[in-house]
Amino acid sequence: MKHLQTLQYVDTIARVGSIRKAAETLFITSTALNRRVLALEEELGVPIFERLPRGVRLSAAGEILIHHARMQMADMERVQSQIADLSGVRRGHISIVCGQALLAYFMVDHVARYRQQHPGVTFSVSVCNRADAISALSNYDADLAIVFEPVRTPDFHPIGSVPQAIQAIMSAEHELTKKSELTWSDILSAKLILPTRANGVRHLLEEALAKKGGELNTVIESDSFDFIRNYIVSENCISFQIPIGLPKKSDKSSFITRAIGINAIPHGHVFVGQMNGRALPVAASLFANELIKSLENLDPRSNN
Amino acid sequence: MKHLQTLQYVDTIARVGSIRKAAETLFITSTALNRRVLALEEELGVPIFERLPRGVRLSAAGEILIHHARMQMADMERVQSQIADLSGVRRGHISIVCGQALLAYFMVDHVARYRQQHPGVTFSVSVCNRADAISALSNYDADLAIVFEPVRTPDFHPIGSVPQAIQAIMSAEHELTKKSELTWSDILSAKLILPTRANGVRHLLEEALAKKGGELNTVIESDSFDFIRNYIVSENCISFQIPIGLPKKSDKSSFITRAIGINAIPHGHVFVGQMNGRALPVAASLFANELIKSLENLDPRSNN
DNA sequence: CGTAGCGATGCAATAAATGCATCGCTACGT
DNA sequence: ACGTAGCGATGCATTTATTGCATCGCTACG
Repeated sequence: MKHLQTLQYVDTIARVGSIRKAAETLFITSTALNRRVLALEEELGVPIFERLPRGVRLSAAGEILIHHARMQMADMERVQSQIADLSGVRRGHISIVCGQALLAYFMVDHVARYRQQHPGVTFSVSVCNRADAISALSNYDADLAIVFEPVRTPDFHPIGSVPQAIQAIMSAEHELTKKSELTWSDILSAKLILPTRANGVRHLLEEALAKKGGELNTVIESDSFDFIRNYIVSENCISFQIPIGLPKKSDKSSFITRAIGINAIPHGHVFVGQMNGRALPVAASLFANELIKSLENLDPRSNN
Repeated sequence: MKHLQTLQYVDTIARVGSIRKAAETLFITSTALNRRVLALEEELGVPIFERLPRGVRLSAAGEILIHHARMQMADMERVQSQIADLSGVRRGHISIVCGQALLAYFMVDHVARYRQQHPGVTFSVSVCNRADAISALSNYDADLAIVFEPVRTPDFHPIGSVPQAIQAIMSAEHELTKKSELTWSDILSAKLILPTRANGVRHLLEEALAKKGGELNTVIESDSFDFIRNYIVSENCISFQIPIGLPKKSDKSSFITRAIGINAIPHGHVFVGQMNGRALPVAASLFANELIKSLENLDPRSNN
């Protein structure tokens, strides 16, 4: 949209921190971009950016403006999507951030299903931790966030959730496979490979630790579930994952899952959420509804 | 603001219903304005206006757009006011709609007092009935509405209120001045001059009538309280008003007020409200706070 | 102490918006 | 029934705004 171009420019400058660099990514000359900034500052009567030797940084006024600008741009997208919806076509773009566990199977399924019904809708799906997911919503970088045990902030507005019990995963040779359900002392006694602290599963585990005491025998920490999954067949240790993040029964070849007693580690929840107070574009809103409906029908014990 | 000019233009066209007429009020040629519309429609891919033989009317897409446009413009005003507030100066414009009763003394006082503290803030104060007040909020024509017994809609967000007992007013010669408090049968027996049905006082009176029965002896109906106030000295009839709408004790020369039994007519409430979900400019927000503080300190019986 | 990277600015080139005159259309009044 | 007034659309010339180039002054970095 033409009339938002300047705001778009300002947004880019704020993100990259320099007018010249921003000009490159926007495919215009730095002169033109600089002049836009100066004109806007003239209009507002105050500088939007502080000039630093190596670039620019938002001033206090700029912070206020940029928040408005991002809101305006997101709202215009919503307007365009609503207008497009009037003419029957469902078009638009949905930007999603979600935790690693949710991305691999759950999001793949749902995005594919939605795209089958609405080929005009494009997606961007990014993986990130719980804290970054919320800030992506606040910056209007993402329309929806799907996370396990989200950070509680006023900016995050949950619109659907499903409880998820943490499960232990291990190789078929591990001695704990003999038990059908693991206790807290089983966990304490085992060698563990855990996701990093930004992860929701890890968070729940740390909470249980604080409450129940003991010491975790954490031999490896990794932010890649792929690494974890492949590693447990190489060394005799166990890790944890939520059911929604595990492949379906049929292809579960390389490792074994075991339930964990509800007394050992409490259930967590997967949340679908958006930024508080924001009106989503038509496509994103519909997609969110379908996600939630799917979550509601999801029995946590059905895909163990 | 430059980048909102086209939206401002579209808003004006939508209001006056014709590109040429709008062009006159905007002091530009119809050509330029027409071209803006065409360019915007080109961008959106759909017509914003339906072309009629005598002008234009918003299309369905236009309705969506205009709502967005008004929101954007109001929000930009808020941003500007917040930015101005950063440099210490309190500037801006506050647009208020309120009922006739509230305008004459209450609003005069408060606007004057606020302007004394903040000379940089300008006001527009319009009188209108309760229903129009709410729609003015919805259209972003007004920042605040102060009304007696407002219409209940989701768009109206009350942010403060004070109970107000309806009082009877009459000339000093009226026989009901002998009583210190009027009953329902006193009211039924008297000749009445009433405000029109759009008025909140009248609304409360009609409610009481529906509940208690009887027949009002309405000899004159007028939407002007000036007319009513002057008329009651000419013919021997009574009317009604809320305390907040009456002059202070000292200058109350031409007519007499009498309380009405709480059993006869229940108390109503004066509300200060804004549009639901909208962020007000700094000045408007502060003014609203002062209004509310003043309402809270207002004892309904103190200025009888 | 030179150099590289930054934002600001004068001046010319380019692109965009505007204004005028005019077209075709429809409803309204006579 | 028909002229007319009012409307939006459009081609063309003009004015205005935007952009690009070259260059300045500045500061941190090596």
